[in-house]
Amino acid sequence: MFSKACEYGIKASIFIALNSYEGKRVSLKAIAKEINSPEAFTAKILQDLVRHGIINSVKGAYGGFEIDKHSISTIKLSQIVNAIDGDSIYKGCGLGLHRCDENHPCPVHDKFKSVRDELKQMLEHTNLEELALDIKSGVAFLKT
Amino acid sequence: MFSKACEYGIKASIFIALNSYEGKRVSLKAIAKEINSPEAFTAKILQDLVRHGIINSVKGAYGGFEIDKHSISTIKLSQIVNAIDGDSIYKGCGLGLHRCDENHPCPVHDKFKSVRDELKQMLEHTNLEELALDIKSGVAFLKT
DNA sequence: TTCAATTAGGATAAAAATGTCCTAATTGAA
DNA sequence: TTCAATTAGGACATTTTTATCCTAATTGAA
Repeated sequence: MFSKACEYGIKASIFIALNSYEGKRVSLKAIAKEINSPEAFTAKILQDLVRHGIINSVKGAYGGFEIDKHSISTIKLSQIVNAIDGDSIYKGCGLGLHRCDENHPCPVHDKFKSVRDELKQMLEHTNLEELALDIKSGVAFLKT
Repeated sequence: MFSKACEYGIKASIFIALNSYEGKRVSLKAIAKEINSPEAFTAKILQDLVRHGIINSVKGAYGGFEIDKHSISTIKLSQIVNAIDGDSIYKGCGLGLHRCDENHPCPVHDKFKSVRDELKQMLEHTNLEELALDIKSGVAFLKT
């Protein structure tokens, strides 16, 4: 469904949010370890998220990644997915047609519409806060 | 959502079904042209579908691909997707966790469940016949 | 029987995604 | 001031996906 990069990006964001609530900055190393991802590759993805203004980075000793405590509940999954994978998951045709709309639909256009719309709604209504809280309370996990 | 190979596979199957209804066999060349796909790559995908028993092939002059007229309505999109992309779209964790279930869920497990279930239902309940009929009646298209 | 049309399939190439390595730049603390 | 810790980012390597090329095998018709 999502690219590996996007999966890592989502998990990393959740972990950063979790720590930012406690005023803790986290290093790339700690993130990669926690979400079980390759460090250097994860670094690229984090850079991307920083550029998109979704997370913040602080260079140098005692540096790391963080998210403004007050914006954690306003960051939606859709923003992360968009930053990394783009919007093709919403907008793209299920069969890859260049043009695919109500007036010129691919054979599965209507059938896909509801699936894609539900996915879109879900991503646009799920924020980092709720995901982080599930990790904190131990009802959800970031690895294994 | 799906791989390019899968998109081609679905479109090719629809076109073959459409012709099989009229007792016509279609060549690789005609298929690739109709669905706007690279010929040699499409050939590999068709071979795959033949091996999975979803379509039939006839070698030699006047050969081509066809689908038994009576099975067109029984072939589900899920069979084609499974043959080409496997079942990860159903079974895989949205965040790529090795283990992800009710007792050890990833942070988006529940939220994804409904999306994935709807997709699964859709694929398992959509058959080639209805898709082919939409092309025949001109309400849906295989390219552009 | 010969031949052109056609699928099968191995080998290879190109492109995209994923992953690694190395150096530069920055920063806070000792 | 120096140094270790850290992010930034360019270059490269590997793997996977997508695409191409070539030859073999099959088949029906002339």
